[in-house]
Amino acid sequence: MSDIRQTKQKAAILEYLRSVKTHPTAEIVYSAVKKEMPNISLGTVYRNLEEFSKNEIIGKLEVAGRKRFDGDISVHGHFICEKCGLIDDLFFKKKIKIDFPKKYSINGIDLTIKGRCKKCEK
Amino acid sequence: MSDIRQTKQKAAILEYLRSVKTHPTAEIVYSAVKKEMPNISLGTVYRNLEEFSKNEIIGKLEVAGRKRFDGDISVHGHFICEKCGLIDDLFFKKKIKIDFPKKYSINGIDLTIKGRCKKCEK
DNA sequence: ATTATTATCAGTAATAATTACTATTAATAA
DNA sequence: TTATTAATAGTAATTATTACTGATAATAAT
Repeated sequence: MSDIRQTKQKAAILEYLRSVKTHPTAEIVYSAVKKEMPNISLGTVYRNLEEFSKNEIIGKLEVAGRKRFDGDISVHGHFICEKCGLIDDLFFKKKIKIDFPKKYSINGIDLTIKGRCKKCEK
Repeated sequence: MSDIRQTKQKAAILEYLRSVKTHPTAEIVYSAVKKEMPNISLGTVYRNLEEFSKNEIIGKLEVAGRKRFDGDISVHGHFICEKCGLIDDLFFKKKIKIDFPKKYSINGIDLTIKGRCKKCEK
């Protein structure tokens, strides 16, 4: 009845994304999965990453005009180095309280901090 | 000595962006400014918006694969409706405290909340 | 003012990222 | 097994953005 099918491609994409702590682009996921599955198509990777993120199985962020994907959907923010592009996860010890307006139904919060990493700070 | 020049194009772009509370794309800014300045070029709009945001004269956000610009650089977050694309400013009454790692030098914080607006909530 | 310098511009071409298309394949149902 | 059709590989098309180039105009120098 569930017209969604399990495929080797989907499994491989998810497995790779969950195996890394980075935030790869579709292109990077493609290159990595291609090693095990040489004729997977880039379109397949794009389609499934988009589908996964729509279903909240993975996270998605947009940095410098590129979409990036995150295998970790636990609540966390990101640090982005504006110079070298480094992306790092930010886990917060204390809960952050936000007094957002009641008129919206919230689905997710995305907290991104921009700056310089140690290496790029001068 | 300052090799940056004041131009009518720059002034018009800034003036438009500061006159609206929306978060227009470069394309939208272009269309608007074009009304007063019919042969301004799209490239000029892109170049200057990018330059302004680099110099922190305006804000920039990335939503659904598009860059959007914000004439308001006061500290605030954004709500984005995942269905209709509405972008709304979020001003917080209480200061938000974040315990981010010391290893980074912070330049800016971007807080985006995703969900459904009243109209799109079913 | 007039002229010189060159940042910026308009217009267009090129690139990069992503999405759409289509015949084929393979996951699930019958 | 066989039938059904979602998903795929491969490729073409689209969209957003950036790069290029000769002309223009903002500022500096005379």
